[in-house]
Amino acid sequence: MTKKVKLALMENENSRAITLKKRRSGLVKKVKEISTLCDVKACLIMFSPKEVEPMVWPSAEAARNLLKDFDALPAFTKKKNETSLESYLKEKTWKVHESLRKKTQKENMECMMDQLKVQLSSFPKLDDLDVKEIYSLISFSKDAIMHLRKKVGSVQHCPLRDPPVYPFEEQVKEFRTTTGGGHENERARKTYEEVNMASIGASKEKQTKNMKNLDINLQG
Amino acid sequence: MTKKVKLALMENENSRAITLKKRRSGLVKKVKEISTLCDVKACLIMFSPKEVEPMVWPSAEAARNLLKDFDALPAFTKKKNETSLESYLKEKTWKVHESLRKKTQKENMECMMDQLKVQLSSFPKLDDLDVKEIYSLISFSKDAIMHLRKKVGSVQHCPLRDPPVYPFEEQVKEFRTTTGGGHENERARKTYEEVNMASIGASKEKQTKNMKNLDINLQG
DNA sequence: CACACTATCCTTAGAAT
DNA sequence: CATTCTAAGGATAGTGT
Repeated sequence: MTKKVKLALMENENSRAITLKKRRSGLVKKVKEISTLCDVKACLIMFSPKEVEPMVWPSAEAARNLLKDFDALPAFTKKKNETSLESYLKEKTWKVHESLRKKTQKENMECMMDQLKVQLSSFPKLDDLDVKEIYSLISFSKDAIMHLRKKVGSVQHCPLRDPPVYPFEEQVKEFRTTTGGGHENERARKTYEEVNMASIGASKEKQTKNMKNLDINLQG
Repeated sequence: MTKKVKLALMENENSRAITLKKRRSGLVKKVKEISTLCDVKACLIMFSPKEVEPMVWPSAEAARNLLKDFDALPAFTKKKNETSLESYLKEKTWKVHESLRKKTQKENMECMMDQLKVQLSSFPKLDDLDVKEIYSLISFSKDAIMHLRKKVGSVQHCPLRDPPVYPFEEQVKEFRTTTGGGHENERARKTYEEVNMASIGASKEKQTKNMKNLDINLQG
């Protein structure tokens, strides 16, 4: 087979586009991996001048935050860690539409929820969804529900046990300690009478690696 | 040799640090490659909370510029003041479908999962999230798990009862009937063996309206 | 156009230095 | 720590469907 690609711009635009797609997915995968494996926050921004598909992983918001953190560092630290390739992107001019629109967290959330629903609407296409993603989703649900508990202000809840541990879980915990101050408590008093959520329990045992049984019980 | 690394936080901090270094260099290498091969502008930001080892490739300024470009793109979805939830969702559904032309379902799903995780990272901001959205999410999880059951091919599961009915639920059902087809595939086995999920069960009774107890149990 | 396949090349965990 | 080594696993260019 013909392998061994030269490290230069691929002349054939067709194969170039294909390579871009393939490698980009591989890159994102690797960024995910290093994030979970090594407990780091990372983001990847990638633009194609052909305007095929610009992307920011995991989100523009995350990228902004990371950049902000970086800017907050002492000058010498930045200098030490910046690459000498400062001019890498400078020479190429980049036309930009100045229609920056700040997205609020809520808007983002709602948008994603909507997309989730759309995904659900075309359910058969979920075949390729990784099991781990489901776990992440469940974990997210759990956290969201815990948050809601505080809003409802109820106190008779069973303790929420951790769902099966997956890389994302750890990362989220990390994020939360750094990002989330303690705003939850102040709003805890708010009552929510629309729903009577009384008990939400989740348990995790030793099977964090070989989760043999994942039992989700919705019962009343 | 000992290979096969779990996709989880590496417990051993020493090897974790080593892995971080190795993989990060490999990552940067790949970003360089894709940049030259495919003529794309890319940047990689990576922070390690523990060590003072922030990294921005190729430079913070490049990252800022790329981010600005991304923000200039048409926004995800605009929130509109809709009187009817139905039309609200339909509108968004249309827009989402428009934006999904190029992406596969899986890619999109993974992207949303990533963003969900990011949202979760700034947890306090979830205050405004509607309770119904949470229920939608739980419902989605349930459906996803049911779907996974089929992939796993197990038959010893308890029947899945419907989660608490909420407006959105009905709507989703509608979506599903209109869109849904139903084809399982062969990739199931691969995924199954990857994570060893043996049993997923859930049950529901008659309390679809007054959900006094919503019990989510993740046990092994 | 999105996938499936696969021979080949690349990355990397672990250990030794 | 930084290097080197090496087997094993992973990524992917080219191709076919």
